[in-house]
Amino acid sequence: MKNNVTMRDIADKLGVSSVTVSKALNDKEGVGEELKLKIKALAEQMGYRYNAMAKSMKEGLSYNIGVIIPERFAGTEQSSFYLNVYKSITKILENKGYYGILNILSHSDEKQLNLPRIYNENKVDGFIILGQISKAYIQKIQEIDIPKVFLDFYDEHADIDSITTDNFYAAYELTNYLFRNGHQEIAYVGNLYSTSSIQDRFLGYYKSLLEHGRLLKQEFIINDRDEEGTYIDIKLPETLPTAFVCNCDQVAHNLVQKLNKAGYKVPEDCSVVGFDNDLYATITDPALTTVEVDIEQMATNSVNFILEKLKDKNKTFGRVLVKGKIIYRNSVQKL
Amino acid sequence: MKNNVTMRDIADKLGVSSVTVSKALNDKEGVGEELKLKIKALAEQMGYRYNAMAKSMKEGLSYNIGVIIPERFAGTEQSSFYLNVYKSITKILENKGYYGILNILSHSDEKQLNLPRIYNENKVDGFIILGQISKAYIQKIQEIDIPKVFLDFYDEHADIDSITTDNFYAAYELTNYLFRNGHQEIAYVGNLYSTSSIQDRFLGYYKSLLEHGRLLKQEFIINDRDEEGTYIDIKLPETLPTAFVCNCDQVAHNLVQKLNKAGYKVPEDCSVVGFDNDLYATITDPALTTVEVDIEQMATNSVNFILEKLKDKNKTFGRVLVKGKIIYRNSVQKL
DNA sequence: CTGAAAGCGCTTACAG
DNA sequence: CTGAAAGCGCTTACAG
Repeated sequence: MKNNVTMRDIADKLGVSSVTVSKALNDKEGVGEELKLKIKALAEQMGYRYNAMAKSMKEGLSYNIGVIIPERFAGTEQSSFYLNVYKSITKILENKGYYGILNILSHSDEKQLNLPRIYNENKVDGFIILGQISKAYIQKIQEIDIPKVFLDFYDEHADIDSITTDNFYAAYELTNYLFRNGHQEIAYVGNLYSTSSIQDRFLGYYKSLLEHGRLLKQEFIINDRDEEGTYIDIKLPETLPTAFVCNCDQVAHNLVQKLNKAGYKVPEDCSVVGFDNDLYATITDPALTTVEVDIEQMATNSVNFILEKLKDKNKTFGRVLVKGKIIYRNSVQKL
Repeated sequence: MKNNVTMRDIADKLGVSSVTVSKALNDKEGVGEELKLKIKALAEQMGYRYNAMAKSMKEGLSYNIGVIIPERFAGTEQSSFYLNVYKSITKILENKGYYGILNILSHSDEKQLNLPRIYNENKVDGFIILGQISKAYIQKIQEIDIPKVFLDFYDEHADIDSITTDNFYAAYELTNYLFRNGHQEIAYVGNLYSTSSIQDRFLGYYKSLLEHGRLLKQEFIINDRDEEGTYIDIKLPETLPTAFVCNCDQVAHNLVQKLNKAGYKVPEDCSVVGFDNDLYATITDPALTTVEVDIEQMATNSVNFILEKLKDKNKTFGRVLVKGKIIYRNSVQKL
């Protein structure tokens, strides 16, 4: 790109030094007001574009943040949630003069503990890891020396800063709501060993059970996916509960279809609640009572945290919870 | 980042020059095999990470490609399609040593013709513009001097390279399929002035009508969205056609709901076909016969084109069409 | 207020 | 095979 106009070109035309041009264009002290205006005008006229790379080079800062999403969460249909979060992150970063580079972490790279190339090439100043990664990979990530934040999951053994929805409390409140509506036999749908979110939602559900003096029945913990996270056929328990707490809307949607096929109507025969308030919540018939995740707040926090950590390496935030919001719709029947 | 290890650090430890280290690490000619191995081993041991910025600085190439998505297409729910395309682009770019930086073009920046900051800061070597932008913005984009490719839309007045699904032909084939199934009264749902895709799909539908000796009825062209692209309430024509060709699955989904509410069953009373084969195609009851867009192929083309143009400024590709694939499901009744 | 010098970490082109 | 020099386009710190 030899044909690009640089500060020096402007300087030469005006018979000043490039230092002065730099100061003028950056509105820094040490340039006469008149000269500054002249420089800016000429820059405009010459079609000057700032070269962020040169600054980066000097500072050793790329002004890029890497956003890592494990492949399985950026898959086909389900992808929208994390990609949407990424989109929010990008917008917020841009307002702060940073850019988000998306990195899909492939299954094989995750297994072989290969760090992303954006790290190996010094392309980013920090990482936002969006979506649960393997224990081993968490450890690998922890060893690297640039700021990082976990988003939408955490690891109890790692003291990386994390931002998650308050899954525990939201599921607790949602289950309480079912009790308030007269339900006593309540099942949970989700693989307890899949992600911290699903586990915490389960524990919130369980806390509500405990507080209402109900016993936890094994047959009321219903698996929904295999170890890879692929959805499996949901098995209805022999005796139907009066309500199901599902770990996410998509699974709730599948459950409703399953129930319909088995001849049960929702919510007349059986209530169902979900989590996420995504597309599946509204396309399900009836529309699902669910928990809305505050994507904007989560994205904002993750960006703020990473930028703070960039400024101060020792800054930590710990495990930060973002409140969810229950959305009441028509999938719950008052008994 | 003073604590980063550089090629010079490695060179000093080994008593060689940084030029030699550079050659060794890049597997270039001009280093003894033995020395090369020694250098590589030491680099590994010292935790050396390549600084891509320095190379970029030297070459004037960022190895970043900007992917611009207009805000209205990256909105809330509908977002998944373009974000998914972006995801594919990112993955393909990464395999070629490039990175994709997402840029959501806001309404106001589009109106005020503000070029993205990634352009003004020389952060990217080229642009993939994903989703129709205003005429004025197209012109603005055309004036800039770096390679760009339009993805999923084109402009008849601009000679920028573009990649789109073969909307015209796919809609033509889809409508032919309806005729083959005995339909004669076929309506089209979509705003003809909204995007080139919707318009071309309409024209494909019309071509099929012409070939089957049918007249185009104005009341069978049904609007689905306003100028901003927001969906409006669909008005059913006074006399119902036997089939509807919808410009996208989401609108087809809305239409089916509308028909159901009006007491019509699909496909018994009326057939409906969509376009895109997205989530809405399968959640609609009955599942929609539709056209699958080849995201992977479109993403691959856009990346290949932009990289070719990076190598050779004068290379052009013109308007490239990617074949769609009709997916047959249960929303069409044989008459 | 203005600018000469040095440096960020590489690579290219050339000389030995 | 090996390396000294110059340069990519800025900015910082210092001197005038």
